[in-house]
Amino acid sequence: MTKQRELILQILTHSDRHLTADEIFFLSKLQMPSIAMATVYNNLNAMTEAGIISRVHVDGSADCFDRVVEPHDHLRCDICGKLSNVRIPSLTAVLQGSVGLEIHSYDLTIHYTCPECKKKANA
Amino acid sequence: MTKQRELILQILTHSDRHLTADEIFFLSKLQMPSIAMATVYNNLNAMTEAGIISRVHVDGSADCFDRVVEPHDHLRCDICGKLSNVRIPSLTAVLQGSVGLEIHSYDLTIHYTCPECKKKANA
DNA sequence: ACGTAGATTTAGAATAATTCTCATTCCACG
DNA sequence: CGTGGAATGAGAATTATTCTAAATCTACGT
Repeated sequence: MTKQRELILQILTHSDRHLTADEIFFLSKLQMPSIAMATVYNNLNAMTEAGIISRVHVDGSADCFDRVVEPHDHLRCDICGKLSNVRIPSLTAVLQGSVGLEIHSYDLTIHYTCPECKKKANA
Repeated sequence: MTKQRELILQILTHSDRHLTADEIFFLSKLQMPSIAMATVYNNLNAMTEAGIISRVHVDGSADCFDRVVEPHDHLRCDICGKLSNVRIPSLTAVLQGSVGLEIHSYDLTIHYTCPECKKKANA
């Protein structure tokens, strides 16, 4: 566990949002000006591989990284683009049944309008 | 409907696989050597916008495009990377219930091992 | 502590996918 | 015909990410 990796992990842990590699790079640089983009990617990839964090693809912009606590799905607001986590219980079993073959995992992103945007739209 | 768009749509319609922009460009070029990459993207984006085709994100490689017939989900083989379509009926209702808020749509990719790869693995 | 091997970092170049720019061409309509 | 707006073509530009190679750090055995 290098200082760089520790810093990146800390940034992810303390963030309340999903961060892009670029944002993580910027935030790292504040505390460790010598850090390189390649290091950020190296560590993000290594930690993703190790299952400590997860990489989330976001349509129309850069991938985001997220501290993994447990398997979860994503909710994406179609208005403001904000991403949040949600847990849909026992979906694996449902999919398993539908597909018929043994499934390894799945990625699910649900598109909706978040409460804030809905409120604004109604106002 | 320009000749270019017609050609691109035809290529997508007649393909039995999901194609990347690059593959579509290559196939178009065979029949219309003057076609430009930008035209391929312009048309793919316009048709995606219009809902005639859909763009599918594939982890670790370029996006694919797919003629849309009806809403569907994706199965991705973790061994060979092949993508296929699958329909999971009434999933919208299930998700709707779990999330509690009105959902617009969802993207689902299920990871599994396809029958061919499974057979090879067992052999 | 000390040296060393191997992993990690840095900086910047390289690559891949996609978008942008803008001059040119095409097409439909008066 | 001629004209204007939309689409195309060529290539430059941008964005996200990975690669490269030299420098540096780290953990380990002594």
